[in-house]
Amino acid sequence: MTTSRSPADRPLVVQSDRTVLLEVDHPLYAEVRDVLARFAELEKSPEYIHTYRITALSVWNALAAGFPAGAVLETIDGYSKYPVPDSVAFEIRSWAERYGRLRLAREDEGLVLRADEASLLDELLGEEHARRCLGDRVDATGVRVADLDRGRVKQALLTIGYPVDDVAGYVEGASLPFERRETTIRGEEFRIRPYQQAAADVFHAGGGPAGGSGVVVLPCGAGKTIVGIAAMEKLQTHTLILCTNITAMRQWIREILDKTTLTEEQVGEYSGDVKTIRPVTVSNYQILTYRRRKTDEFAHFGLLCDHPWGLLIYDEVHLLPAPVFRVTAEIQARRRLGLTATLVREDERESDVFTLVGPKRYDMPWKLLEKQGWIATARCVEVRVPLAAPARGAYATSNARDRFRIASENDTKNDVVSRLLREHASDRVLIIGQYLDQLTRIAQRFRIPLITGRTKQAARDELYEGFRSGEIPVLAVSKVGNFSIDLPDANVLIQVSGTFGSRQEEAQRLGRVLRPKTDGGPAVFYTLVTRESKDQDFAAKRQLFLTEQGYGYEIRSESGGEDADGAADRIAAGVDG
DNA sequence: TAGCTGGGAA
DNA sequence: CATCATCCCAGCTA
Repeated sequence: MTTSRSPADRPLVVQSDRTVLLEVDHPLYAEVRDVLARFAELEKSPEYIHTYRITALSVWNALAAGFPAGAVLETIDGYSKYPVPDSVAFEIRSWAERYGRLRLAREDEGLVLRADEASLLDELLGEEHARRCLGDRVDATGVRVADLDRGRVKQALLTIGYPVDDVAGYVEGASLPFERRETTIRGEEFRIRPYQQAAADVFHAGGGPAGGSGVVVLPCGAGKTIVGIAAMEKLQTHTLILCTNITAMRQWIREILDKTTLTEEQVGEYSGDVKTIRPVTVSNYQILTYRRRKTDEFAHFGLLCDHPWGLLIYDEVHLLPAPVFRVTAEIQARRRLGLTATLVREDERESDVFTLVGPKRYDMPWKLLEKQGWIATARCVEVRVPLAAPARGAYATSNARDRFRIASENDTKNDVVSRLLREHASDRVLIIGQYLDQLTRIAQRFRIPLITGRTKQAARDELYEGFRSGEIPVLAVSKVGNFSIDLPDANVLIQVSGTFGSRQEEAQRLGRVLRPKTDGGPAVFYTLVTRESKDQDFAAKRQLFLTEQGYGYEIRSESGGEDADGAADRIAAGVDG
């Protein structure tokens, strides 16, 4: 945690506003980056100095994942050039102390929220927002909580700065005995990876009675499904798994049947197509939030409530929609496991994941998995291009909203695509983008197949198969590429545009090339950006999560001019030399 | 009964 | 800061 370097030689500056500056060129950079990621969030990443922010939530998540406040303080102190401002150390300590001052436990009559001091409870009851969901006071330090308010209480108290240690336990679901297979149905040896087992263990135990709820954060391609299966195996109980789409649902079902002794009669799908409820049921978020009219009740709410589930698994928990939070607030007595690659949301609901699904129990730096060979080595390259001349006039006279689109769809990017395709003629290349017009232009110009949301599943399967076999070396995909987990693996990905500043989308897309390569070669992720434009501003924001994980973006500048055999392309695309 | 299309939601 | 995904369901056709 500490370093023998003299203070002036250290890489951090801790500022009194709780931001932390890290020197990128410093020899200790990688070491410090990996430890900072445990309790701070990367906010800005210009070339030489990265800015992290320590927040209450980031500290509480660190505590829940077994990284104590003392370690936070030692870390920033040990790597800091200057003494850590007293106010910062004080604030971190006081956040950490608050974690655990409130406990929610089951006492003989029901749920009781207990404060470590009567005065704290007085203070809470003075807050209108909190008092509304609290019941009668039982004594100086305890107040009753209705079972149905268990989630709301935790939300309300978190918003006034007090995370609740929920040790009220869970209802035991109906029992479901099964085992993991040593050899899968497909005949492959199935060995759970050490980090997958560790994640399931820590979710299950969770530092004592608090175990049984929380979030596991692992990169795309690291096998989160297996973590879910391992958690199920530990609990041996009826389980409901919620996914974002049908492909993911089918994948869960396949994996469960393949890797456990559970049979088809025990595993059901609950979707628009089929509605079978079985001891293990795989469903999706949208069916839960469906109602006939806006004023109606949720039509499928009963799926959650009327069955003795002992475990709920939230796949892609960062995408959990608001109504599912509301439902989740009411089922706090069931064990809950959230799975995600990026525990970041661009809205303000990170605290809802923390209170309602649970704190982060386990994560693993992407670079560490890379080092251990579980995911492929990847280079990230940001290619900056000037705006195509014909678009400059429109850009100059447009408002901020239109500028983003003009810069995103910049035709100069297509010339870069042309060069990259030639450079990677022997590779498996995916081109991914946000705008259908732009993708259509690219697909036509280079005569490559394009998959969008309107492409039927049968046609997708056919194209995926062609890509998998190598018959189709280059494939263009729209936002479908963000979600479809059946999209075959590539080793080169070219991103031509993206959602305005979505960190999680960038991470998801890099995930497309992270499956380890048979030749052990590195993958490349290109992101094409219009220089000095809205596009570039948003690109910087998009990259924060991956930068936090240690992916450095090489910056490459291209003029957009074409060489000889690109001339025809240029004419076709109407780009001025 | 299956398969397609379009509206609505978030 | 707006597009394009997703899914569900109803209604139509054959």
